Parts: sequence; structure tokens; C-alpha cells
Amino acid sequence: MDKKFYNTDGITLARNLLNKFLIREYDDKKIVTKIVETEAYMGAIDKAAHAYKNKKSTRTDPLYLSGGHIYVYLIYGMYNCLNLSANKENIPECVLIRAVEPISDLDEISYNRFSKSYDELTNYQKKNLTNGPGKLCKGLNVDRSLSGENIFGSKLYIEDNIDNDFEIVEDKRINIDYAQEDKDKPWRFYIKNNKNVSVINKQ
DNA sequence: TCGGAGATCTTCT
DNA sequence: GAAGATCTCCGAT
Repeated sequence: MDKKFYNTDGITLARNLLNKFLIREYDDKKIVTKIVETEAYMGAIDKAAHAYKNKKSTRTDPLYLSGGHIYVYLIYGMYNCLNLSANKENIPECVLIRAVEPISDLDEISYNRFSKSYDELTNYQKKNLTNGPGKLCKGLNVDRSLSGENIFGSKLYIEDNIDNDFEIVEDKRINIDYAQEDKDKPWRFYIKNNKNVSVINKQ
């Protein structure tokens, strides 16, 4: 996708990223996945956002870059979370990639997650390869060294999907109880009936 | 399938 | 020094 795709507000970008291919390349490996769940974080006005009130730090700097930059941060001391910056420079909106569907190479993802080939996984492990922000980062070998780079290079990039046959579900974001009145904003989006979505709330 | 508890460390106060 | 946009393990149902 081109730069224009990312130069829009976080909510629009979160919706538009669904069903797109997220591709990760390193060494001679190529991992293809499909984005099935995203969350929008709306920067200065969003109490759940790292950039609430335009807070700046060396960690959150990538959020202030123009749309299409990569922001990876560490959560709970052990897991990475992958975000893409949205909108223009100095508007720190972003989209958290919460879940992807593995397409290929399944063995490489399996080794990154469980140090085993895909065939050696239990059914439970197969179902839980990349259905969460921490899991997909581990599966795609994404860590903080990518933070600050852009999404137009050869290491991590997005490709369009011709197949547009899917429905979007809106819901509350996950685990942001501290965000007061912003915690109930319907800024999480996922593909209806997709098995790789991390959390399905009862309707 | 569900729920509770522990793991573990960067970032900012 | 405390908290955190999470995941795994394990036991009970």
C-alpha cells in the first residue's frame, strides 16, 4: 500500500487494514499473514493512548512520524506489540495490530512461537499461533528493533487483498480499564467469524 | 472450555 | 519504585 493509505485518521486506518496482508521478511524467510483484528489509538485525545496529551518520549517518538511508520513497544516486561502510525506528522494516532491469520510459512511461525515444526504442534497450539498482539509479534519475529522504521521497506510491509468478502465487527478495546471514559469507545475492529480474532465478546 | 495466578522488565515517575 | 494495549500454565468444570 502507498503512503496515502496511511495518511488518514486512526479509526479509518484501523478499518482499512483489516483483510490486508501483513508480510514479514528476514534472512531468507518470508512470512505471509492476513490482518483480522485491529484497534485505533487516537493520540492526544485518547486516554488509552501512549501519546495522550501529546506525551513524548524516546519510546513513543515513532507515533509522531507521518503515517506508515512502525511502533513496537514492550508490554508486561515480556511481550512486544506492533503498531502502525496513522495520519500526518505530529498527529500521534496509531493502529495496534491485535491478531493475524497465518497464511505461510506455517513452519517458520511455529518455530518462532514454540521451537517446533507445525506438524509437531498440539491442536491448541495451532489455533493460538498468532491470535493476540504478543503472539503475532513472536510468531513474525517482530521486536523493538523495528520501531521507528517505515512500512514501505522490505522487512515488514502491507499488501492489498483482492478478496474483499468480509464483514467488520466493531467492539470495545481490550484491557484498557485505566482509560476511564475512553475505555468503552468502539475502536476495536475485527473480521466477523474469523477464528484468529483474540477476544469475542458476547453480543 | 473456563478462570486464576504467575512470569518478568522497560518505561516513566 | 510501580505499573502495564499480555500470555502461558494448570486445575476444575
